Amino acid sequence: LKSFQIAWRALGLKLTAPRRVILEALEGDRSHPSAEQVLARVRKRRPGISFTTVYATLEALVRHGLLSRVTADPSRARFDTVTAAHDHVVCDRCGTIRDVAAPRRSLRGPRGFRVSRVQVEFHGTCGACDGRD
Amino acid sequence: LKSFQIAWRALGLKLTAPRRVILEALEGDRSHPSAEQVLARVRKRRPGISFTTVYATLEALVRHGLLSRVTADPSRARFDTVTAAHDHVVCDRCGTIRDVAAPRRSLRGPRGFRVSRVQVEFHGTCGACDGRD
DNA sequence: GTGTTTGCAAAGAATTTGCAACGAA
DNA sequence: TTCGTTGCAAATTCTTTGCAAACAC
Repeated sequence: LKSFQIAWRALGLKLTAPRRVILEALEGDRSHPSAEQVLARVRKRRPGISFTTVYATLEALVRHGLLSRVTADPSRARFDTVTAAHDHVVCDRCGTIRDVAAPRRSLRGPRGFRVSRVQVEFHGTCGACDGRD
Repeated sequence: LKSFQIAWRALGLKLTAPRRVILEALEGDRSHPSAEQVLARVRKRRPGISFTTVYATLEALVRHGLLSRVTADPSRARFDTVTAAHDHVVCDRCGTIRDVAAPRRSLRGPRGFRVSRVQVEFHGTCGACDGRD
């Protein structure tokens, strides 16, 4: 969080009260929340915060590389506080996204293409969902 | 296409005129079109076809495993006629999605999770976009 | 002070749904 | 005949935008 705030200032962004709350809500989060989930969490502390602000803040964080946008969920954007390279385990039933370490691997990128990141997703059914139904 | 139609009937689905046109539009397509692009293509042949029908048909194809939904594009669903395992090269500037063979690899799935597919995406900038701007 | 940020309401884009008519099997 | 399919319009859901007031720096 502290490092977030430092990075934040260093990027010339303003550290406002709403943003402070949003940063706190995101800190240490491993659940890959959607914008709506971030909003809900943030409103527990400060009910006045608007959807607009949450969207704008998330977008600013993504734009500056302090947060990443996950596309594994087809129905909404999900956000990931871990920006270092890692893989995702995605339960297509309950939507849970779990991080796993990206093993040392040799995925050769294609020629004539500048690769900025490699995303590996394991899709399937998690243990909890597999038992049910 | 013929095999599509056979699989289609075998699944108890009806082969209607609109669907025939949609199947023809998708056949051999490697461009990972969006629903809207499929609609546009289909309407060149039969202008009367509705958005509803295209959406319903794409969804039915996906549900029965004859087509797959690609999540690499954050703003809309894209569809892939190649259902065999392969990787994607995604240009985040122009949105182009290219298939590449999935090299033999040993990505170990996590324990306690039933993996149905592994999706590898190389995100970055394609040659054409890299020149510009 | 200056330029960002906020928040509301409205707009936009993608997708889904209700429902009556239609048509393949 | 029967039940899946079509198509229209309207509704939903997620996200973005216009704009005036508020605020960090």
